[in-house]
Amino acid sequence: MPSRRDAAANRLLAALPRADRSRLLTKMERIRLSAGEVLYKSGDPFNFAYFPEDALVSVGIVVDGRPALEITMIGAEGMVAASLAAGMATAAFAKTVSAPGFALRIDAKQFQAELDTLPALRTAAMRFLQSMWLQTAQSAACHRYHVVEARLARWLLAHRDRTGKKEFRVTQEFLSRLLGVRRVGVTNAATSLKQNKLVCYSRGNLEIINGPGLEAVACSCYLRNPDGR
Amino acid sequence: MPSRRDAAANRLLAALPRADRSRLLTKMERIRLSAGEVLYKSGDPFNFAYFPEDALVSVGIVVDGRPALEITMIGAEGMVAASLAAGMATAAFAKTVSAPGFALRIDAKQFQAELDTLPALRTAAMRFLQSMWLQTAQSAACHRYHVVEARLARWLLAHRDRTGKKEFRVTQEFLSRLLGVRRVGVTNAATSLKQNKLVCYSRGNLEIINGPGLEAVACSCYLRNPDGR
DNA sequence: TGTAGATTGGTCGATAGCGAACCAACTATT
DNA sequence: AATAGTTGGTTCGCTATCGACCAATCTACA
Repeated sequence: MPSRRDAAANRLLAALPRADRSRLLTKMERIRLSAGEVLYKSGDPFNFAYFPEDALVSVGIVVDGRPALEITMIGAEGMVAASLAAGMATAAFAKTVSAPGFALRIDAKQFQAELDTLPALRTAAMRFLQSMWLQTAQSAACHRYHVVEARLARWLLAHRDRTGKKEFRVTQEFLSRLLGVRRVGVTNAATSLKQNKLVCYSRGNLEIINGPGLEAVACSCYLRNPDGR
Repeated sequence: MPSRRDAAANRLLAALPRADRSRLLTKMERIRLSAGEVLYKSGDPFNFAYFPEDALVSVGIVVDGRPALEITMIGAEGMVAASLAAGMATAAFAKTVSAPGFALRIDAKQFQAELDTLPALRTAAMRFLQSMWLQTAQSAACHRYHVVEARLARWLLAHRDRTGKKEFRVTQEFLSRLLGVRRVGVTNAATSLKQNKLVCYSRGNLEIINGPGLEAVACSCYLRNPDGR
């Protein structure tokens, strides 16, 4: 059972009326999400809704059998399986853990029942759904217009903002899949960032050493991205 | 006042319980939307919700001052300003009429009031919001992976499916903005389609003369696109 | 009828990214 | 200490698209 102190680690839950939150928490359990863990593949039925605390989940779309292209992230500001509020029974996208950490989860059926009883929860879920749409649209434009280096910088900053850590583990291979480019493309972009002393990078250990500098390299999408900051 | 016969031209409205639909129709007016008309710019407050009958609306995102990049379309299967159901007061995206025709519209404040009274309407709006998210994600992947010719073919087919007409007016300039490429890029793609006898194209008048052939050229996104067919 | 504007068509070099390799360096395990 | 697997770096030629031009053609209206 989650302790009272941690009840607000997830900001979507924290914004609910206290009574609603308490009620929900009694039906939730805290679990650890490990990096790379797949919560849902496209088409999977929703069995749980997840509310990340310090974990970060990547939402990706699979096209033409390619690896999942990231369209948005879900951190402590949101929830996984918000589409339940729009009547979806199955996951449309792949949900993969990109930063390990804790999350609260609740059975999907119970969550649906609560949606009917708690208007504030329904509103919050719908707002977050809308927010993911906005971010996905931004991603669409980003994929269309911006070069790999700028997109990589944006991703690193977004990841930092949502996890609160400027140091994390990611391989170039992993990044290349999220960004939808070759691994070599990430290598080149990362090398450039490294040479400009914006990041420190070695064998999966990455550290942002010049945040403002990285922001200057990142595309405008970073600043427009509404959540996680 | 819309006649009874036309009450079901918009499929989102048609799927509502008869009583709800009748109630809504008394508060709506039918208007003609002309090609190129801008219903909303990004940031505009929602003053009306629109339910296209045979008109088609393009939803686009503006980034870096470029022309709006299309992220999804709204035809008779949906509505403009569905985000009102998620508590948004202003338009996040640009909404431009891409095929002229009729639509029903209702004052935004009245619509919001009805959302509270009619659960079926709220559900329908939320489902459609979800649907636009899916389509936007598909667009993101499409913009990332697919070449101009395939994307153009996809757009033409989607336009045909939603308007029910295989002949329409669009300039290359207009298409280039929606697709986020140079006009010359559209010229080349269109010339290729023309040479392969898939379309007939001359100074803004376009006709699809080989639908199946066009589908073969279009990217997989066409078949995955859930609405409008 | 003529002219201005809209629309389409084509050229140029430059660049970002692709796909397929291959090798080097590091890490973990036994 | 040997070895296998992971990760990062480099190279090759090739293609799609870019950006900035200018030219040709059609159309609508003065």
